Amino acid sequence: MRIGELAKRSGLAPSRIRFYEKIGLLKTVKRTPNGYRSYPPEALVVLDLITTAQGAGFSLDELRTLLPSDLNQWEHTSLVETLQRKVQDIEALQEQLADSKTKLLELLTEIESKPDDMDCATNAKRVLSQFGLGEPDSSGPDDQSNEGTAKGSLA
Amino acid sequence: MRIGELAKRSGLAPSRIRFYEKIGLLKTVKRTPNGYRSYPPEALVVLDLITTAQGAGFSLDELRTLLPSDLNQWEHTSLVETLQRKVQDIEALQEQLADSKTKLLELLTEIESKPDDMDCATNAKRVLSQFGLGEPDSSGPDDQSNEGTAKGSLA
DNA sequence: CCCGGTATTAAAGTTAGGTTTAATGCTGAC
DNA sequence: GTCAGCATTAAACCTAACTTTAATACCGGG
Repeated sequence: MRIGELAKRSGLAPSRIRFYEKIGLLKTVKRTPNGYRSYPPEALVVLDLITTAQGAGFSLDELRTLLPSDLNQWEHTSLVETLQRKVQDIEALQEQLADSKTKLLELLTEIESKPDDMDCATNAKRVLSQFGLGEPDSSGPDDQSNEGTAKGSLA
Repeated sequence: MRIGELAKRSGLAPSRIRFYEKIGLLKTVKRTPNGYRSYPPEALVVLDLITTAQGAGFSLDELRTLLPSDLNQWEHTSLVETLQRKVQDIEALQEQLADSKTKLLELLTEIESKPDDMDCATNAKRVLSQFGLGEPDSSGPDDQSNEGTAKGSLA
């Protein structure tokens, strides 16, 4: 199968398939005498696997170290460990999302419960004073650069 | 307050604070005669608000259109609408995360239930055939480039 | 007067995950 | 033999959210 067909069948752009090959994620690529890429039908499964796993939160980097390039060569234990770690990651994100949601909902009720006779400015102060302050946290040692980096980007 | 102190008190790097100003997110900045930035104590609240909101899934772009630069000038209705939309976004992500987690857990039990007398290759095939295939989906019209773009990056 | 610490700026670099472009080549149908 | 359509490559570009770098300025103490 050439790249055009693989692209159509997998739903991915050819550029994306070439890109995956370039970063070492696809190693099952042969060449025809004229230089065209030639894929076995397996490639379709691999691409599906990649996009599905990506949707489940795996980075391409993780996938590269995870996929043994021969689908029949998985290493049982490390694979299982990785999957379990990923489940834990997901659980952490679920907690974080739940927290965010709670905060937003609190904020909403707080805003909407504004007495009709209160002006916006005062209400704003009331709402803000309830919002921003969780843990004071700022009296610890001074690591100001490397603190908030491991965020899940939710937008 | 100068930028160094604001940085220490907010826990953000000075470069980040300058960056926020550059992209129009911080407008409450005056200058001392020598050119140094000078912040009112309010700035601390704004920065806390920004990082918290960011953690809740707001992009800086959204925040820029949301923050009226004078904290006492919020527009009630549009603010409430935005917050509600964001709650919906979070709920969608929660669903997606739950799905991913279910899939991973299914995959794990599937892998671990491998009969001890089955070789890895066969097991791999058994597992894969259960995994990758959800909806066939590929027979529709040909929009192969712009389909899967609205992902929450969970890694 | 000089030094260390803090400040300023513009511009370039970073990471992830690709897409776009430009120049070029092969292939099959007419 | 020529033209459309699919293929190739390297390199440049893209977004988000910052950081790093380089060159320069100011400020207080000894």
